[in-house]
Amino acid sequence: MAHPQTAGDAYSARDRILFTAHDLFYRDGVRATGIDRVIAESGVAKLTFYRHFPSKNALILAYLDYRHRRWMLWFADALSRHGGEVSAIVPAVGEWLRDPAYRGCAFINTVGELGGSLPEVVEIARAHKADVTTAIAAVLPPSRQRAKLAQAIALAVDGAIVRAQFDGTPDAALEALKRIVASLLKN
Amino acid sequence: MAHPQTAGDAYSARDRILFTAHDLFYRDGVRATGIDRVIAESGVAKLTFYRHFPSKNALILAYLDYRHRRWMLWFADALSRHGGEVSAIVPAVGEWLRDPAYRGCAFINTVGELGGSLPEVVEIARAHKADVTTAIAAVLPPSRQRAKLAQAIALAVDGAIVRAQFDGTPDAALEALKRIVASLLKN
DNA sequence: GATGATGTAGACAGGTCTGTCTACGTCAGG
DNA sequence: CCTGACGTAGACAGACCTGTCTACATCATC
Repeated sequence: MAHPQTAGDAYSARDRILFTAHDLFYRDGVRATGIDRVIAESGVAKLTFYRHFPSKNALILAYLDYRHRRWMLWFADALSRHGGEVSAIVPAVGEWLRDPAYRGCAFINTVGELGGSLPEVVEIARAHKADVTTAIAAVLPPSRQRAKLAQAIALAVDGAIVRAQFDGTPDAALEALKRIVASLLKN
Repeated sequence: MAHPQTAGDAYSARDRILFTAHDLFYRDGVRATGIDRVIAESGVAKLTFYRHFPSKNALILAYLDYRHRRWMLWFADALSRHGGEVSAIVPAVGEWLRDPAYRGCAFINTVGELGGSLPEVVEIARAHKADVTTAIAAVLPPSRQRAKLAQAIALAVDGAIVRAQFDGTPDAALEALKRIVASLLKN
């Protein structure tokens, strides 16, 4: 869950803006983070920013798009590292929830912040959750119930995401998630 | 899920402020809603507002406290109206998710908005979720696993809350929730 | 060597936000 | 009748936010 090769140190202005925006938006929220802050921390001029992104809303959408691509890559990798089967789901999620920078799901948080005023956000979030569900389905054993089962597990994962964001530690969330997944697989 | 007796029309200034803040904060988010808006819509003077609430943050905390009390009352009522047993959980939650004013969980949304900058919010949200879990446990059949089971169900309810907020309709969320609850009870 | 794309630095306008302040009204209880 | 609690109306300060603008630098390509 880190930006690509921080050592490379030769990023385009657009990428630096996007990486900085990602970190700030995710950590502090999109509304609490001002454009000026993003500009200052990415070491870019204001005009350069507005040449790449016509408005803050455009940056927010680019942030979510980037977040989605990065998170999906990480998730696929984590699943395969943990065996690529059903049993990989809880450990993979656990890895994320234990990340010190963990602050919940970027899409849940952003929808909560401006779902009402920026409808594209809801659309992107829905697409993200659909892709997560598909990724979960891919590690389930084939059966007629696979799609429904993946939906139920994905929903439980969202529950764990929220609970871990509230509690200081992800332990209770992971235990409950594990219980749900195990129970679903037995039926 | 409505304010107490709207017909009574003789509320204190403090209550009018609180009811208005509740509706605006829940619908539009706490950060997107300005104090001036709350003041204008509750038909109160600015000085009056600041006499009752020393700051916007204080109003936010009062909002969450009020929301918590009202929601718990509603939930207990809904559970008992649906039979007061395990089978009441999904229909009760469904009632809420179908409410036209439904915009997700006030606590999840507010933590997402300012969990970082206002730690009391996280504390209140955690206490709320703990109370919800207790209310769920109260309709479960007694067993050694009751507390753990209630935790798992509460986590799944949070998942359903989030999913219903994303999708236009709560149907998929309720179906998945139902599946999880049924599965947990069989083991 | 001219040109255009891309970059930096930073002033500025116009809006919105929170919180304070002045000035005035109403009314119940002693 | 008077005093203090509580209310209204609205100006104001100071901060912060987005987005535009001027003026200048760098550099690859034709």
